[in-house]
Amino acid sequence: MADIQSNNEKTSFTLANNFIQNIITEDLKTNKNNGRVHTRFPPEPNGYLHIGHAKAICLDFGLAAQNKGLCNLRFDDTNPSKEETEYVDSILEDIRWLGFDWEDRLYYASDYFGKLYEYAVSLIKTGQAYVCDLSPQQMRQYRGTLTEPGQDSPYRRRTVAENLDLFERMRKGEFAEGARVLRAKIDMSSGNLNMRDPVLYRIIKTQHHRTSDNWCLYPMYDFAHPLSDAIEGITHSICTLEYEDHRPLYDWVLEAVNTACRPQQIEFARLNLTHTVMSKRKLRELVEQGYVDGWDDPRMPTLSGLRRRGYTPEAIRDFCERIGVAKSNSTVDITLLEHCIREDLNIKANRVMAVLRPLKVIIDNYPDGQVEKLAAENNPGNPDMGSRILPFSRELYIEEEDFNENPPKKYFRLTPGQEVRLKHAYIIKCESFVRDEQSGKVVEVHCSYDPQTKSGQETSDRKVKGTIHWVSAAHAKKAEVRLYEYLMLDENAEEEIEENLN
RNA sequence: UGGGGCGUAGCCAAGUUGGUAAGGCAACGGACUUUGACUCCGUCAUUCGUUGGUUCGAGUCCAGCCGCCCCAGCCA
Repeated sequence: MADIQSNNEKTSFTLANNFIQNIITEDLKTNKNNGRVHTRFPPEPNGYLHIGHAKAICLDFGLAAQNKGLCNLRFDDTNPSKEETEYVDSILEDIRWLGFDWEDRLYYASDYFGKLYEYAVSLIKTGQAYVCDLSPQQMRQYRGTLTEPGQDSPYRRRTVAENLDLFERMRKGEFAEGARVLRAKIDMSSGNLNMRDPVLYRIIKTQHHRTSDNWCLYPMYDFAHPLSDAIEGITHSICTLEYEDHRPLYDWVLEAVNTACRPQQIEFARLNLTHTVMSKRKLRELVEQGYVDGWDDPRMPTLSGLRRRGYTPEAIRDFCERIGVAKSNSTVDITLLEHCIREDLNIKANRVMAVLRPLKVIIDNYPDGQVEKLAAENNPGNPDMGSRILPFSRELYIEEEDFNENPPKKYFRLTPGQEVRLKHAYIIKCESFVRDEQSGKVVEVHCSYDPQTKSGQETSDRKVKGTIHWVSAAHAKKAEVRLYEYLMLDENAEEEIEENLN
């Protein structure tokens, strides 16, 4: 249903019915927001995007697209001590690769620092925010606990004039990092800790990757996010479950500043996958401590890692469509992801033959020195993908495990005295084999072939019990083959990542 | 009696106003097969955390209980 235009390429993406779409459908019906649907994907540039972000991206962009709306890309860059341009570059690349297009709507929360500062000033003027001198430790004590209410800060009753003066001087850099903060004046006894006079602004004297040293005062997520949404005219602000407790604060900020636009925050459950880890913290740990090659190590669940491993954007989008969207914490079986890539590659990948653990096969009745050119279809399921020519000769390599001198029941491959089909070639029969005297290992298998059974010939339709792949010994090219396993051995790898690495 | 959420099959997940449990993955049968793949067919919840209640009728409404997740960063 939804077609997302992306770099002249059509990216089809359809979200199954889910509770967020239901909300949007209802909003459209009641003409809320004048029928407008505008979402945003707000990554913090402090790490690489992973498959969990892909779920969010597909949701944010997909929901917008299938409701004829728009989706912005906005970097949530309010903490210069954690963010870097390397990350914004990789994020841009990964979203594009996934197939989504933000067109001309690329924004940064740092674009709004000026406006945000003015909003903060207006909050001070209306007595809804104050400068607090409590140290972080003191503030923790005043905050109370989960079951006990907090206490008002002694600075809570400062006058508007004093607050205005102090806040201005905070901006000018007159105070040390951590010396003072700007707090919202809400309710120190709220059961929701986020409402116990949350910090709105703090002093950080670090170069920002975009605003350099223009600021030493940075807004907190809880202040910057709702206002950035409002500034951009976002209608549906979709985020993950852990922000549920922040929603009252999100709404409070918009109300306190009295913005014209009132986006609605909607939370969904983030993606968890078996046999891997998904938290940025843990992924960063693996990268920084050298357990993996980098963010794009093929074992990583990052988009760059999946891409290196051979995943296609189509497969990842398909996966995101299939997993659904809900509010219950869940862990998706990684076999679903694997199913998606197999299904996609099955229809578009060319087949070639390669032997991983070679075992020599000599066809004794095949003329020495003769080389035949055999035609092989590139994809048996799709004739349009054409065919290639394979060289066939007297000496071949087959897979070690495709020969067994003492075959178990139901072994369909090469065994002494039995026949097997060489894929795209002839039917051969094992006449004898040679073993290494030292190791006792079979090192050479001697066969005879039936010239009447050349693949594609009319006389080739004899049934044999199995078909195996092969390469011509003289023509085979050496290749590096990479086999990947899961990142983690255990299905659930929450803790003790190191011991659990595959 | 801190606040906020969630509980439908091994894993995800539909289930608008109560009307008699979609779909996918996995698994298991079987057919087909020039790769034991792919494809195709079939099986897989008398039951929706639990106990009561309302009702002709409850996964859907009400009440109680149980279990799990999130929150005490000047992170996002």
